[in-house]
Amino acid sequence: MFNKNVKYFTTGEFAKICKVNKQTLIYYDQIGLLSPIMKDSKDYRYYSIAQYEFFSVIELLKEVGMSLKDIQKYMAEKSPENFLDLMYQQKKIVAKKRRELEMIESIIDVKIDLTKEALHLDFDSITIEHLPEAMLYLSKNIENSTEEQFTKAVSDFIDELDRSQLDTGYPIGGITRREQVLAGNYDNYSYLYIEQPHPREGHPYFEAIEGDFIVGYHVGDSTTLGETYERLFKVMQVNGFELGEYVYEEYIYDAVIKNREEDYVTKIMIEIKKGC
Amino acid sequence: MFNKNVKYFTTGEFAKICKVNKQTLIYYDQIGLLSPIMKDSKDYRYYSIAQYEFFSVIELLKEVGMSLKDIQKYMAEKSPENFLDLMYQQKKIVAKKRRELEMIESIIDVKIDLTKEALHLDFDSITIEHLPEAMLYLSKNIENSTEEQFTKAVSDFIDELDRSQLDTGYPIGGITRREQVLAGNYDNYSYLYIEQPHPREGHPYFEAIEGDFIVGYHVGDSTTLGETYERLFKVMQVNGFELGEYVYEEYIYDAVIKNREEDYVTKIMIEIKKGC
DNA sequence: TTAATGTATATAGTAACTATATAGTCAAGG
DNA sequence: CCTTGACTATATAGTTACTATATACATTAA
Repeated sequence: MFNKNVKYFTTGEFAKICKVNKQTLIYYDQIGLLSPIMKDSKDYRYYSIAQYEFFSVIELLKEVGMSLKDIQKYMAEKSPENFLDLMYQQKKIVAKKRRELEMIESIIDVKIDLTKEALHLDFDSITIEHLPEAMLYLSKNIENSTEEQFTKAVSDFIDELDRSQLDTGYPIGGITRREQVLAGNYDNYSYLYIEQPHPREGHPYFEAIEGDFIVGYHVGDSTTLGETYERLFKVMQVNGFELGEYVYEEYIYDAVIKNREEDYVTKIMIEIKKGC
Repeated sequence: MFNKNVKYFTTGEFAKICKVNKQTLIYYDQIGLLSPIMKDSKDYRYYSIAQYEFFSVIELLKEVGMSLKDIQKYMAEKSPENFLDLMYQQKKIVAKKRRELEMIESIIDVKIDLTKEALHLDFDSITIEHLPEAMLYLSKNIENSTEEQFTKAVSDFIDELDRSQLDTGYPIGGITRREQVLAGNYDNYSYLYIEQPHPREGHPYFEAIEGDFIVGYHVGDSTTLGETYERLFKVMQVNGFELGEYVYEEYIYDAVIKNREEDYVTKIMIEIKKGC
């Protein structure tokens, strides 16, 4: 279109159409990405409306994440075939980005739900609850692991969350085995876990939990966790419950939400069975 | 979780977990965004696994497009309420970004279709076709407009495409009125247009076209357009057709796909009616 | 004719890394 | 005990894609 040949846009006008800073167009001219169709004797730049189509493709490729250099590389080797190839590539990349954004959207939804829930919690309460079935993605067993093994296991666990898109926005928790809890080793976890509301086929390590729990909250940093455990044990005794197989711990408020470690809140869920 | 207090990660280890450059963590420390939980006497940095949760929120906010400065601002005023507010804001932003990506995906699809189609075209052919109904979004009338008016109209047209998300990936075309064509003023367009495969309610300027057309292609820059028009007129004469109300012109190959102006291809669609 | 607005170039600054140079630290092998 | 290789640190410069600023010249409107 647009052989309204004489009708050119000055840099300012064209910048307005393109919705960019005038300097950006000058920059694009300098690097040779998009030069005006002509310059007059005073070096004033004049752009044709046909160049807008060009500009908008640059914008498109930029939004997909291509660098100006790469865009320039394509522009040097223009052909219908190359353009088609480029579009097929970009289609894949955009689809991936869109899926990533969808993931982020659902993570945000989870964070909103968790935070709203937390705001209504009474951290002094100790309750006995039947927790419904929940799917957990577990790390490798890390009980009694060395510092090195622990580091490796954590690293692998988080790698796998990334690789298989298992980061749901739920907090990463720790599972301690009955024996370690009884021995007061509250920090000798057997597994790390993250809740999977929609577990996917073909992934190992999923484990459903469901059962009766005594649920309490520990306010403060981890050095004083023991005190809260003692309180919980007392309630268990009074009610005639015995310690079940595992204890689950997860942060309700951590460094993301609170500045001071004293304000961190840990949720403790102790599996119980009726004493005989 | 993670009061495996003694188990710290070195900068390198933590960088691996976070999947970033070691220097990035040092940078974050320098700007005070994310500092290691401790430094030893040799200034070696040590990160706790709890800091990963913190890091992953930074990543999330970054991916949504927040600047490190803004993230830092939030981190200075942490609270459940502020976090909730932040998440509600980000939710909106992410949804908008996702919709933008969806737009880009459909634009790419259109570009792929158009390019594939173009590859199969014979640019020497002149055909008589019945074009099915198509919705066009039109610019203001620009016939006989001054340079200034033309500039303004184009600018407004493109603004509206942006604002109302009417950029479908189809080329911007020009419509010339019968009288101007007869007078040889092929570049005195009456309207600009862009095809809207899925026109939306509540937008003015939509106009459906449908009818019989003589379709040909002009290879070369716009200065020689006249020659192609002559060829088309000859075919019309031979077949006893008369010029209809409007002629539609759009680029098949332009600066986006071809380097040299001689290789540009313009599709010309001349509305016809049976001569009486 | 003067002021406001536009154009140009040149240069420096910005964000968020990233790379490089130099130096100190640490653990394993000979 | 010494060396080697892999790590750590800081400091500084480079990168990308702008963005802002300073200065000078041009055009237009009152």
